[in-house]
Amino acid sequence: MKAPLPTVKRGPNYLRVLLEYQQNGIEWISATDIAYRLKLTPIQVRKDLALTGIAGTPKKGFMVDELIISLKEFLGWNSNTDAFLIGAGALGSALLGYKGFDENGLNIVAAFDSDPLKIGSVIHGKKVLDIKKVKTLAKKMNIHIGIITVPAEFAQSTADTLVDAGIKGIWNFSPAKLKLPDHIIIQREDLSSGFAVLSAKISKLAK
Amino acid sequence: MKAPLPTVKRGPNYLRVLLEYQQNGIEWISATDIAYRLKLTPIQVRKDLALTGIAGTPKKGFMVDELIISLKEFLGWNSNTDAFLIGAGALGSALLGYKGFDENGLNIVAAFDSDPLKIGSVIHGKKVLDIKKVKTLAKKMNIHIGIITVPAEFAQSTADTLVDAGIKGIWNFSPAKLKLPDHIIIQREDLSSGFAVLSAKISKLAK
DNA sequence: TCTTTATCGATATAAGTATATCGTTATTCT
DNA sequence: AGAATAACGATATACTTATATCGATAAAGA
Repeated sequence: MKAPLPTVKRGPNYLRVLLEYQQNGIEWISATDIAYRLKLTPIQVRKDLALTGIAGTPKKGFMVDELIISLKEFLGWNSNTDAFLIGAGALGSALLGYKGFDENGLNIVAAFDSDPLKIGSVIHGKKVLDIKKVKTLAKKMNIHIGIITVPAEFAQSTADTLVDAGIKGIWNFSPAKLKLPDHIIIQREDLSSGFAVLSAKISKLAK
Repeated sequence: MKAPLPTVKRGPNYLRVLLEYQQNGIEWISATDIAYRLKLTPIQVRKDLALTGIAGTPKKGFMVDELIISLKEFLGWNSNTDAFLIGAGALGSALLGYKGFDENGLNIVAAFDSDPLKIGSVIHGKKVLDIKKVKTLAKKMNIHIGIITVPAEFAQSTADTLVDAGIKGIWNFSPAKLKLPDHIIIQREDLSSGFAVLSAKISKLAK
């Protein structure tokens, strides 16, 4: 089934609100509540949730527990996905220490770097290994996702290495636009776009 | 003038390609070239560029130098904007060390934290100051943008402090959704959305 | 039990964005 | 000089996404 991209993007936000409700022991949640918390319209929330296959109850809304399961299934986050991170610099370290990934279905197993000074160290409980070992380890551990946090000039060669290692999806935090075979899924995290939107909003440029 | 949000988001990408061409001493660039580099359609590129107010020449395209100026003006990146960063943890440090901001019209002037161990230190050439000084300094230095890289649980109070300090725009790297007065511009950088899109693409869920 | 109410969910409309078509134009080649 | 070409830019179309409308329904209260 194909879902609209914006719906997928909002998925984690719904999940966050739901987990909070669950922690507070609240059993039911309405699309109206969610919408208020996330500054969306109730209609949009209902439409998004409908895509996860769940059905609500008039006057009460949705069962929190049920909805969480449904959403996680929708996002493919029921079982955590293992990933390798390449580039144990400042940004890489930040991601290694980011607590939220767990509940987002992501599990960074290990970090890799080419710098001898970094190899062998441990960052936020994750070992930093020699980049040369990526290929054998990725195949042995059946890793499908690589996270690139190397400087822009090394991004392409790093990506090539990952592809060679049999990686299917790449989460690219470098500003470089990667050229890779079509079957490789790339997701680029674009800091400059974010800032562009902010400055455009400030100068009242953007819709 | 109001521009479509997607156009604004693509702006920095165009700029990156253009700067590369400029560095290589290439004088002209066509929408077709740009589109190829960024995996877009030439039509879309032309439409986006048209919004910057530039005019091209048949058979040759656009003058690189001229287009850069035009684009920077469009994005409001002609003169760099000063900003404060709050939260000198791993992510904050990563941003302080990020080289690309300069050419993206952003200038992080100083960092702030509440941790006495961090206050007084220097990260990537930027001083870490006491968060208590934010208000007076922001007013004195006429700072309008705050970057939040504190843990989620402190995000709201940090944002309140920034608003109190007269900040207009907030770039929020915490997963928290902030509740702030309407006149404050917020841009949230959402890691989990990015990962959601990646995993959706991998499971062939997303359009 | 009957009425009111909050919410869902289906259908319809509108807004926003991307793509296609095509005539025009400056350049290059013959 | 004239023909061919590559690219622009305007207009039109298609696609995607968001919002509005409204009947149906289960719960709560009179």
